[in-house]
Amino acid sequence: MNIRRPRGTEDMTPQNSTGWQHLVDTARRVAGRFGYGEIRTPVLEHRELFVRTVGESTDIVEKEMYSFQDRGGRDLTLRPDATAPAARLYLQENLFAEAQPVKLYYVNWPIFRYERPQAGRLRQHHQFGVECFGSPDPAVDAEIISLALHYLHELGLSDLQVSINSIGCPDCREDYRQTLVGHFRECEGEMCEDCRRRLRKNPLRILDCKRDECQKYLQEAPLMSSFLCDDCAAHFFQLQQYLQVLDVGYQCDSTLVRGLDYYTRTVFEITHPALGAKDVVCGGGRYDGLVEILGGEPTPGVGFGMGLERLLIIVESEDAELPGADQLDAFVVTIGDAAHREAVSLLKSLREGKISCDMDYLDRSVRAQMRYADKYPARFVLMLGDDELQSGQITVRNMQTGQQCMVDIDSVAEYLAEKTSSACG
RNA sequence: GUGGCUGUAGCUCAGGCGGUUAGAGCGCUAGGUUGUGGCCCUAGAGGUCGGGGGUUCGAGUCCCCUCAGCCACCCCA
Repeated sequence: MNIRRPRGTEDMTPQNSTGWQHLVDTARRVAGRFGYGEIRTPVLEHRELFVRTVGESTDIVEKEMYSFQDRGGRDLTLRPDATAPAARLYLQENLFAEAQPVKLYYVNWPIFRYERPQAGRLRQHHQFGVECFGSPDPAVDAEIISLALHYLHELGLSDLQVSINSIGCPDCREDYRQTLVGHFRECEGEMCEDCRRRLRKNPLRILDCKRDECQKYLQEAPLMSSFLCDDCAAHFFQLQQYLQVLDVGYQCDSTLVRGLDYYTRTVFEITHPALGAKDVVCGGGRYDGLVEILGGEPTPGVGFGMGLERLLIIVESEDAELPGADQLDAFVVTIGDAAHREAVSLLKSLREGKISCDMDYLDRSVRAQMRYADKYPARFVLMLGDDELQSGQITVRNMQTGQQCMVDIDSVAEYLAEKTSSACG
């Protein structure tokens, strides 16, 4: 085995695909219940899309993008973020001309970031997310957080922590940023290396530094909440009222800062203890300037992204119920060449009757075929040999009870259709 | 990008201080019943000991490099 999958990527096999399908199906159902419609965009986008929206100086753009030139000399990038492509779609597909607001969701979107893999962090991961364009109403922010929780609860999860914060609009955030830089500049020499770098690059990030040497300066640091302009403060206040109406338990975290440039006002995260250091399963917020950055009219927006691989870690840690492997309705065991030929046509009619079925293709003994059927697992085994070919009646064995009976070959599809539908309830 | 730990069969792992043809359990295949699964019994297949280089009479074992996995930092879902 020479060629292996690239670092930080995962394969999916039939053994774990049913769990994944459950996550995806549930996401579609819940998003639909909230009035969101599904979108899809290419995995490839122009590099410029992310440079302009996510931000030139962010880690994502600076060192985590899979970018290359195609044969026509275009600078393309494997999407490292889903919100920017969604905004691009909103503009390009003229969704601004439809009835507003426009509520969109996506599931199973591959996202690429060139990072060092660790627990819950991959170079290719997959996201479920929603985006609502066109309304500044804090009730939408609340709805989106509530949607995420509905989804997580529907998967049977608990032990989730919702954290929210407001990072203000560009105006009040800039005031705050300058004050913060002024505050930390005095003690810059005492702070850790990372924070000295953050001071130049993204001062708000200093607030969630965990190093002891920085803690005392953090205590004295001014808080964003006292810098919010009247409109932003009112928006944040109303968001919290709506969350209470929706029975969403949350905590305000003034150190919560999202790393992407397009965020305004509301930012939030949902975390779970099973995830280790990378404990965020869902992150999102408001991006009122995003569409305008891409050349559209000023358009408010809110959304979140949820990491499906991380979600699966949580689901497994909580032993939440996942559907088991799909059963096969019928396995046809054949004895002899004539039966083998007859089985091929029997499968055809069973499948036309919506019965899932299979047969032996390795010329195996009856015993080996039975073992194979058992492992599938198959609900029924149909025994087809010389006796059955002569009588026109096939032996039907219920693999759970071990009971057998004879059924006319011509009517076995209907017989199984009835048996298997009642078995599933 | 930085640091720590780990790579032996498909999977989980044994292999004293370097010493002959590298083992177990599970899984897989076949048989035990020439037409009947699960449990049990028997047998078999499957390994360039992650890869490359070095030390040595001799390397799965020691050294270096590299790749990969896990974990943490940075940062993010």
